Formats: sequence, structure tokens, C-alpha cells
Amino acid sequence: MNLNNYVKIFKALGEPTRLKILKLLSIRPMFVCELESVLHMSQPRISQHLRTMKEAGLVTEKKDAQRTFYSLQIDYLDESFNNLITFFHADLADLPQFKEEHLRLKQLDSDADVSACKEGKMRVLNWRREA
Amino acid sequence: MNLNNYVKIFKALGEPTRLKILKLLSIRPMFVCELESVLHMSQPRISQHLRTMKEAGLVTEKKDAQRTFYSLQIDYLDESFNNLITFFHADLADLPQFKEEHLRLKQLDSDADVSACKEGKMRVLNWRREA
DNA sequence: TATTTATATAATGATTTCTTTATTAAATGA
DNA sequence: TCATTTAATAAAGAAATCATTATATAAATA
Repeated sequence: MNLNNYVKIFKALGEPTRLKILKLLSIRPMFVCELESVLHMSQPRISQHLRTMKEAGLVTEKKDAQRTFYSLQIDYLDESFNNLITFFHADLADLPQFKEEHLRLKQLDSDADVSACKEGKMRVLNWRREA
Repeated sequence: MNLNNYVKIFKALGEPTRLKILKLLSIRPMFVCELESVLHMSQPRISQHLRTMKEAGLVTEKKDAQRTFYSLQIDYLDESFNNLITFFHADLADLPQFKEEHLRLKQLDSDADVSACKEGKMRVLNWRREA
């Protein structure tokens, strides 16, 4: 899983209306109009949040005639949590998206001049002054 | 833990720059200037994101002379994940913040007229038409 | 077929978020 | 003391997000 995926999932979770919807769906799958009745919120508001969560993979939908039935994907949520923890435990060298950062961190940890601020003497090799 | 807490934590996680900072802090605690060097990002940008994450409880700081040393609170992250899963498994009746929703859901599940849209005949008791 | 129902989508405005550019503050060192 | 280093904070503008109102679409029903 890449960074953008995590951003999508956690951004979807970081909003009070969406958390309320998810809590209700944790009880049982529901139609949009049921969420509307229980939450006392407008239908577009609920539909738009459901779309965000669908795109994040947190819910799935199933059409039933003109209604739409939404289900919480608790397993995907759980898996995403585990993946993020794994991501934090991963070696930087194994994360292609952190290639540059990995190189610079190695420098920082090995090269006294570059590590600079660690010794309180950042002077010369500050990247802000390069090119 | 209440809803606002979850919002803070997940909002903090749902942003690419912050995820990158957290990944670096997962390797070892760092000074702001180290993050700056490794990420090649401006100091205020990093400091502001660190503040957001500190307020969410994801990182802690320790002053060392004029520098600040930031640490990832991976245990708190893990605990928060578990808490959210527990929240989703909790009985609605046990969540004071969902008192109204609990009542309305009981109605929905028991009262044919109110459950309305489930049967495809939402007509009379739509909350939008009340008062 | 015309109307109603259920939901999605679009448009708008208000608020929030993010980044940059200053500025401030506190500790260090010449 | 005066300049430098490190980091926090403030101000400002651009972009994204959220809720509302309005509209569109598609299925169900009268």
C-alpha cells in the first residue's frame, strides 16, 4: 500500500460526520434513507460522505432497485491499520518512495559535517544554501 | 475516547507530509533540523505539522537547549486503532453521544411506518417534514 | 405515461487546511 | 554584548473540504 492510499483512508476517517455514519454501519448495513432518518442529516450530505468512504475502501455499496445498501468494510479497516504499523516498522531502504530520504538520512547518520545540527553546528552543508 | 479525539488523530494521519515525518520518526527520534535536512522541506512547514501531530498525541517533544527532539508515540497510535475498532463493536446503547441515534434506530427497526424506506414506502413520518 | 421515491451529482459559499514568507524568541558562541 | 543557531509563531494567499440548495437520473408505482 502506498502513501496516497493511507492518506485517503485516514482522511476519510478524520471527519465527525463520516465517523458517525461508519458507527451506524458497524451495527448493520443500511440504505441511505435509513442513515438519513437515524442521523437527521440531509441526503446529499450523507451520499457525499459515503462516496468519499467508498473511494477510500471503507464501505461498499450494493444496488437494490432504486435504493443503495452500504456496508462497512471492517476487515479492510483492520488490514489498513496493520499495514500502517508495518509501514512504520519497515526499513527505509525497502521503501522505494523514500529513496532520496534514505540516502540523506544515511549521510546524516554517518557524516559529521552533514549531520550538523545534531552537534549544534549546522553551518556549511545546509541544503537550503545549495544550488 | 470521544469522537473529537478520533477526528484529531485520523485527521493528523490523513496528510502526506505528516505521514512522511512520522515514517522518519519511526526510525528514531529526531530534531526538527534533522527532519528538515532529510525531507528537504522548510522549517515552518515541518514545525507546523509537528504541532498538529503533538496535539493529536502522535508525537511528543523534548527540549534540548535550543533544539527540540520529537518522538513517535507508536503505542498511542496502536492503542487508538484498537479503540476505534472497539468503538465500532460497541453497543449503540452504551455510547451516550449516540443517544438520539440509538432511539431513532430502535424505532426504525421496530416500527414499520417509521422504518419507511426499508419497505419502499417512506411517506408520512419523514423527519424532514416534521416541525 | 405521469408521478413519486431513492440516490447521485452539481453549483455555491463558508470554513479549514496547507505552504510560503516574515517575524519572534530563546539559547549559544564569538 | 552582538551575531548565530534552532525552532515556534504569525500573516497571507491558494487550494481543499464541507454543508446547503438545486438539479438530474433511474426505478417504482399510480
